[in-house]
Amino acid sequence: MRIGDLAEKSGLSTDTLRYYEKIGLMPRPLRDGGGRRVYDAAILRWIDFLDRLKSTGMGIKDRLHYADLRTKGAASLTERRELLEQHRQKVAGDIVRLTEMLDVLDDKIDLYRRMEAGETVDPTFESCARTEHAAPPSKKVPKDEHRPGTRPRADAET
Amino acid sequence: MRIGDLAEKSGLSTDTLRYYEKIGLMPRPLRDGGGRRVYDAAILRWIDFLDRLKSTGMGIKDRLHYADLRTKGAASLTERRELLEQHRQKVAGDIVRLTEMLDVLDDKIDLYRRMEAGETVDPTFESCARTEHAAPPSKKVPKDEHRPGTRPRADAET
DNA sequence: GCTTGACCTGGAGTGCACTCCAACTGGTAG
DNA sequence: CTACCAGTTGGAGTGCACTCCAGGTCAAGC
Repeated sequence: MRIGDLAEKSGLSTDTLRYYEKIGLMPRPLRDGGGRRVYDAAILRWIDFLDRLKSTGMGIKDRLHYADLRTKGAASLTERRELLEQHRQKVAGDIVRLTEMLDVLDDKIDLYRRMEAGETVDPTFESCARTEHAAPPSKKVPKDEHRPGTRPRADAET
Repeated sequence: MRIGDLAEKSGLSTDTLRYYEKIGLMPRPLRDGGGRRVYDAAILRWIDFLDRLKSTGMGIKDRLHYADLRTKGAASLTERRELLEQHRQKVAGDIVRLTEMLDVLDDKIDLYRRMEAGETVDPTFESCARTEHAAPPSKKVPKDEHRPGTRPRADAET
């Protein structure tokens, strides 16, 4: 398999494949008589895993570190496992954050929908306008200090 | 509240706050006699929401677009809602991807743990070494073509 | 033999999102 | 009065992760 085929199969560009090789994310492939890269299909599994690491927020440095450990073989098993465990924690945390955001968005979308329907939305003061030239609104609402642990409700200000 | 206080309360640096203002993510604040920025505490809610959008993967362009709509007031409600709904879909998709990755990682961590314990792990051929100078291994395993819908098992190659 | 197209290399350029810096000013404490 | 500190500006620099390009080589088809 040459670089063009691999690009097609992996979804990466030839430039990106060469770049990954240059920085050490991918092992240097064999070359044919003309000096062209020849790839084993097995590399696709590696590219796929790298891609998953990337798309779940692992930066290039850690991917490089992992790639480097991989070349060291069985001796690096523990270190690789630890790296993956760290990433696992990060991913788990991200899922929590995203799930919270889903709630925030749903609240806000709902609020907007109600406002679009002309419903009066309160007690949050509706102030989407810039405060720049406006006189500071004399707040009637005594400043909502919400109890700890309570997520602030969606507000129209944002 | 001056920029230093806001930096402390928001967790952003003064440089970042000024940068956000420059690109239009944050409204231009009032100034005191000496030309220094004076912020209303309400801005914290906006910064917090911006931060959430960012940390859930919304790029600066979309955040800018949203910020711009916000300055337009009630007229932009529908557009804002649509933008948030788009982001909601993205976030929901991300959660799915991350959750899948959690499984992949758990499988792999488990595999590594078993390998560390000296367990023979098969049928995946253990080839962490670079193939560069090695003769292509004569594969005994007939190439695992897994059924569609079946997630490939964790492999020792990566 | 010649053209075409895929490939090669090294290096420059891009976009995002800050981050840092120099040179200056304005308010306050000792 | 002076030192200090927080703030001001415009602009340069950084790190990531590619992406593009010029100028060249090589193998295969007509």
